[in-house]
Amino acid sequence: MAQALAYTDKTTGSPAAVAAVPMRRLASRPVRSNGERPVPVDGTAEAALQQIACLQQVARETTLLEDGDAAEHVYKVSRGTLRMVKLLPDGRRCITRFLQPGDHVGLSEGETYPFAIEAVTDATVVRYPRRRFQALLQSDPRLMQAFFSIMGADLSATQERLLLLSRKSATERLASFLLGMADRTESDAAEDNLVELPMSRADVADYLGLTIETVSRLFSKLRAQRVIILRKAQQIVLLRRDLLEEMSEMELA
Amino acid sequence: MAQALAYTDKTTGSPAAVAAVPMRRLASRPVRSNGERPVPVDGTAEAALQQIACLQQVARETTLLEDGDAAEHVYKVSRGTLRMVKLLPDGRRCITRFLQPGDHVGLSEGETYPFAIEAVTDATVVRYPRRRFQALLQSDPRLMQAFFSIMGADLSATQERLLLLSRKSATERLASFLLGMADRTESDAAEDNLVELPMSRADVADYLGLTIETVSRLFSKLRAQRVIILRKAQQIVLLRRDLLEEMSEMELA
DNA sequence: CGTAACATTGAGGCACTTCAATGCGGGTGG
DNA sequence: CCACCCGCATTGAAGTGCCTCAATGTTACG
Repeated sequence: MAQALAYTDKTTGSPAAVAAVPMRRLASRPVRSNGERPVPVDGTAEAALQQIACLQQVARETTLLEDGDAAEHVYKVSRGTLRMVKLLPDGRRCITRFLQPGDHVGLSEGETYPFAIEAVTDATVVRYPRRRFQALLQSDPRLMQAFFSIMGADLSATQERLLLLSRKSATERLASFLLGMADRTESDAAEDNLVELPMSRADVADYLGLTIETVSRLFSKLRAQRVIILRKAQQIVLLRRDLLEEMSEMELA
Repeated sequence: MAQALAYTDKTTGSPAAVAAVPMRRLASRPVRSNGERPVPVDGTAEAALQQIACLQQVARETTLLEDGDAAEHVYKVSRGTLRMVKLLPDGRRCITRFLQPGDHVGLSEGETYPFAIEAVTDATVVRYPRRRFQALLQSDPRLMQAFFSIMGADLSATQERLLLLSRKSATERLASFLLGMADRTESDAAEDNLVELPMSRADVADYLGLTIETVSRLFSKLRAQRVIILRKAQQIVLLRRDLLEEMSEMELA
């Protein structure tokens, strides 16, 4: 029980897992560095999960896994930001989602991952062997239920993005994005309205289905309208959250 | 076991469920017409599911459930086509997905549905009380696993649509759509290349993030290029599937 | 056969893209 | 410590793909 089953915590306070894989440039395949462990006997599901967990560092702008890789692991982000990327043959890019601490990936896939995962910032992930992970889920309905809910939330969020990409204007998209980032930003400093964007304009553009130039122009426009302050390109102060909400066409329908 | 756990079959051969709700114009809330039933004792999960199932008819262009409704049921489509709809306050519409026989909806939601479900054609759905349904999943890991996989497939399909909506051109979208519909069309007649679209141009447009006029123009363009034949507005013969695949920019990446 | 809903086609406009140049910030080496 | 440089961001000008508005054609149905 404890803190509602370890998978929602944003800080990996006590990483019982070991064998942190050293950071590698362009590291792709996680190394299976921990051998077979005895099945836990203490009984709690969380402990069992930790038994099969393994910490892995992912350096900024390196690849955690590539599109088409065998889906051999489930990951949970514990630090940093990563991006889920899909490509068209000619190079057009779509960032399906950004992954932040507490987020999971690899729960739902079949034989191979249909996307790449790349680190936006230096990041740490908790890695679980997929087979073992699923076996644990099978053995504990509570755990299964918890991840069922996580996947449900992911699905809903993705559907919300369909609406954004299919029907919202560029301005609405950026407003939605900023509000979303603000929500996901824990209020660390007293300054509640400072949003630190870990990603580049290119990433924002590929996340919103726009071009770099359009995103940049929109930031400038919002600044001119006194809706935001661009402290630096990646440090945004939201002056008028109310206006952003109007602009985002939040679904009141 | 039988046929891999009833949830993938496209034809509801033996609807053990009863109490078909009479068709209603603009019927929205499903009526709880069957009282509490005793928990099944025969043991198999499929039978248990059937015990809590209830058939419901949904007339063409009526609403099965509305955005914001309490998420009290899980549904499986057994006949017909439905659409999952999200709206912006000003009326802009997004069709998140089309639901066809075998598809499920309501698995993943929280308290309320964040979308509406409307019937494109006359349809029949199997309805399960959500609480009971989840209890069954909890009690049977095999069943849980099966629906876990279903949700995973839904999620992957939705992510694929993100790519389509964010980065594909109008032509690529329509080509992808036609191929997708062709795949989902069971080869009933010998004519393998006839695709019967159950939905209007407006539905196609809202599914692809385009306007009716653009969709119509694209159909005409494909006809002019001898890629398809428009037997009727909703009966499309695919003459050159190879060209459609080229046009769709199928992810070979 | 008339009508209403849907689909098609055309003309013009605009939001976003593309192409191109300039600005800026952070790191490195002299 | 400063100059240089490289990558990213910004800004401008021109182009275009899709949308909007409008009219006509087609189908289904009474």
